[in-house]
Amino acid sequence: MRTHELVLQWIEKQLSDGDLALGGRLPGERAMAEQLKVSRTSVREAVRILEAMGVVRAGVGSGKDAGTVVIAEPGSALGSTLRLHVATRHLPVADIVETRVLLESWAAERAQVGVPELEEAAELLDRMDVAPDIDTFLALDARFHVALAQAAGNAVVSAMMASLRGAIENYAGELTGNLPDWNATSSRLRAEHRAILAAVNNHDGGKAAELVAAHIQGFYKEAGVGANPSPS
Amino acid sequence: MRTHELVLQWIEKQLSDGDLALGGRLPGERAMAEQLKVSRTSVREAVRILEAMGVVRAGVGSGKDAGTVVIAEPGSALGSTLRLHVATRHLPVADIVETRVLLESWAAERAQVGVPELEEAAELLDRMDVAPDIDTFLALDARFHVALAQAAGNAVVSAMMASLRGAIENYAGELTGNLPDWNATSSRLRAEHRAILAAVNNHDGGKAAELVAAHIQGFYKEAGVGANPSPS
DNA sequence: CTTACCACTGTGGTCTAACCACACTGTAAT
DNA sequence: ATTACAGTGTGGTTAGACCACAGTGGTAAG
Repeated sequence: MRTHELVLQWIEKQLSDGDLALGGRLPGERAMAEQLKVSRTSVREAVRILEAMGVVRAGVGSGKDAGTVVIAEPGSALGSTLRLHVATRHLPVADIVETRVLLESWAAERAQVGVPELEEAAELLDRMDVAPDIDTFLALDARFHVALAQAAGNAVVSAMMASLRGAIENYAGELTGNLPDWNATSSRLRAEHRAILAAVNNHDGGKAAELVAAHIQGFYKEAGVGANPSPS
Repeated sequence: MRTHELVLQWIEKQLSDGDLALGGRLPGERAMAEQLKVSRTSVREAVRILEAMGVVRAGVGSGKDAGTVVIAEPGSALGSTLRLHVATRHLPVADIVETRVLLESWAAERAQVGVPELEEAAELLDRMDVAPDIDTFLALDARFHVALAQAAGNAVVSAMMASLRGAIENYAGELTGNLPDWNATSSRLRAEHRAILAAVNNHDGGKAAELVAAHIQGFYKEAGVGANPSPS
């Protein structure tokens, strides 16, 4: 077993045993190295992996943002991993979109009415109406979909759904600017969002799921993703 | 931007541009360091991250297993990430199981009849009938479920499904040994497997999906996962 | 007493240079 | 022809140094 894996194992055990909790700080790299009788290099390699997994965040200096802190951001980590695999041509973009439709439909159907996430989703829709540019709009759009997914109460589904979107963010983003009429697209998307939210609040999960599926598929289809897997 | 992220970016570009394909070799660590004008340390940190993502595999010595080779194993990588987040208590085991049911039901419903994966699945069932011990049985069981998921033709769903199982493998494995009557459980599982496969081959996707959902939920329920989230 | 400055401390980030184990390759001795 | 072995290039690991950064606390100037 390689040295950095030993360090990983040790840290994972600390987490499993509860000796290290969310928001907690890992010992300094030099301290860990001495404690585990390994070099600082090996400790750092382990920390890098955990960072890539979204399990810790490393910060220099001193104060609250300093040191290596335990966080919980599986979404961005999974997204990076998927993005790399898309780059290797092993994961087709069409499969990413299809899976996103699957997860998000499921979440929409099971969204709990009255949870804070839905209120946040409604607020995000209002802000999207006055978004000054496309990037702002897309950022709010991402948060809306995540909030909707979170309303279903399954953290794994939420994380995966967010990661799927993130994995093809740039890919789809490039094509968004080439849409024939962004204002028209924006209006349609916003109307669809409100219809989805209305269906959820009306306890019509089935309809919400259908609308979400159509919404996502329509967007990617219009952007040309999936239909043209080799844009270069 | 940190140095190792620069290296990551460079490698990702090589992949995106097709200059580096699946099965291809990265330049040696020393060569990359010189080419990118960074230290070997930074190169190694980047390689570690890619390795954790299941994008590359590093091997010492010389010959076919040597060097850093581009692979495509998102399943194990995602599984490790999820396992760590389960350790931080951020991802409940119940959510993992629920998501697995979701993905696997979907896959069972859309499994293509006649693809090689289904033949492999059938063969795995025969081997499970004569499995000498629990570990062998569970290993074959895992491969059966993966093969079934692959028959649906969505690489992302297959990878995620495999990773979900892997994330709680040890967790569930500990409890498996404590089952009251393993022979009875084994017989039941094998019968359910054959019923699922029969439904798929009979073009009854709906029934296959139902059977898969019941199969998975039944197993974890019997093993005590989800009902007792704090086994320690 | 208040304020501004500044050395101090501990954090992660980076680099260099060396050595190791490993697995194959070519060559030389048998 | 076979065997033994030095050579080569790979990743794995280590030690030690220096950097930028951000708070802390003491100290000198006002």
